[in-house]
Amino acid sequence: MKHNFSAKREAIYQTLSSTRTHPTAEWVYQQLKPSIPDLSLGTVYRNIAVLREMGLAKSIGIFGGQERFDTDMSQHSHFVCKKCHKIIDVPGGKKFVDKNIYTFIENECNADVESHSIMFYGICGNCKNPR
Amino acid sequence: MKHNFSAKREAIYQTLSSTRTHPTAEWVYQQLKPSIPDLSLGTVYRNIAVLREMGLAKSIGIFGGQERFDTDMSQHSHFVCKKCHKIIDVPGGKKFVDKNIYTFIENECNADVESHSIMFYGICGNCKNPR
DNA sequence: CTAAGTGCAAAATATTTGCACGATC
DNA sequence: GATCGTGCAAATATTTTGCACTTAG
Repeated sequence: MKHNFSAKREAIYQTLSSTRTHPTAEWVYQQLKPSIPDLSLGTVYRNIAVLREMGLAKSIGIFGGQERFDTDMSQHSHFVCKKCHKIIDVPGGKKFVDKNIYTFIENECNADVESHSIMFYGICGNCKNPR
Repeated sequence: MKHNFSAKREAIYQTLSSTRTHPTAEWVYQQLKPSIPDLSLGTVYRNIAVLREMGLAKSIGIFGGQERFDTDMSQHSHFVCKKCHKIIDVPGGKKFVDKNIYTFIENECNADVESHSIMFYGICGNCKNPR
């Protein structure tokens, strides 16, 4: 798709959306550094912030001290491994939470509810059976 | 309840569980500092870590750069204000996610699923109507 | 005596930001 | 030439940790 982004923003978006591992800013930087030697980590952070403002990326949360991002903006949930912090997509999620609950919370808390996320926690296959 | 904790650990646990604001370590420290002048922030962090290991507290996540804790270990969800990062308890949550989904994810991902959390995001009443 | 708890300050870490420069339109 | 994008490095901010000392048992 066409974005009319700067070359670096385009590369950052492409790298971010090229994987389902929900990368960190550092990971994106490491991926691109070889092919874009004058890339700086600050630029990666700044562009991810821009992508989020544009609705092209979102933060999944901070795990193991590093923020994880996702460009898959469709409705889905995540499983996070407590040991290695691997994040796996979980299909669905929409069916789990009825939007009526938004109204319930809005009435209870006098707040505007805009979104929700469901996180599952546990131990991933690799960490269960280390080799 | 009786814990046989050190005086400081006891105070930290009491302070943490005295509120439903899901405090930060810094907040707990500020609360206790006047009455326990020789308390140090490191001790607060270390004791919250111990409480978590003991299953008496848990982390809700990092919002606005600071980790938020909760001693209410019962099944419930949270609403987080995107602006001020106020966190409000949302009753229920159990009914939203069928435990069968754990099995589904375990089969799909070859992982052990131990828990889940549901977060709601939006703007709280105060931030909606600033005065 | 031993182990647990702690103050203090330094360290570690991730992220943000100020500034100057270069590119784009 | 005004705005946007960027490298670089310094600054921020939170959390962790090493060390020495104290306390409880």
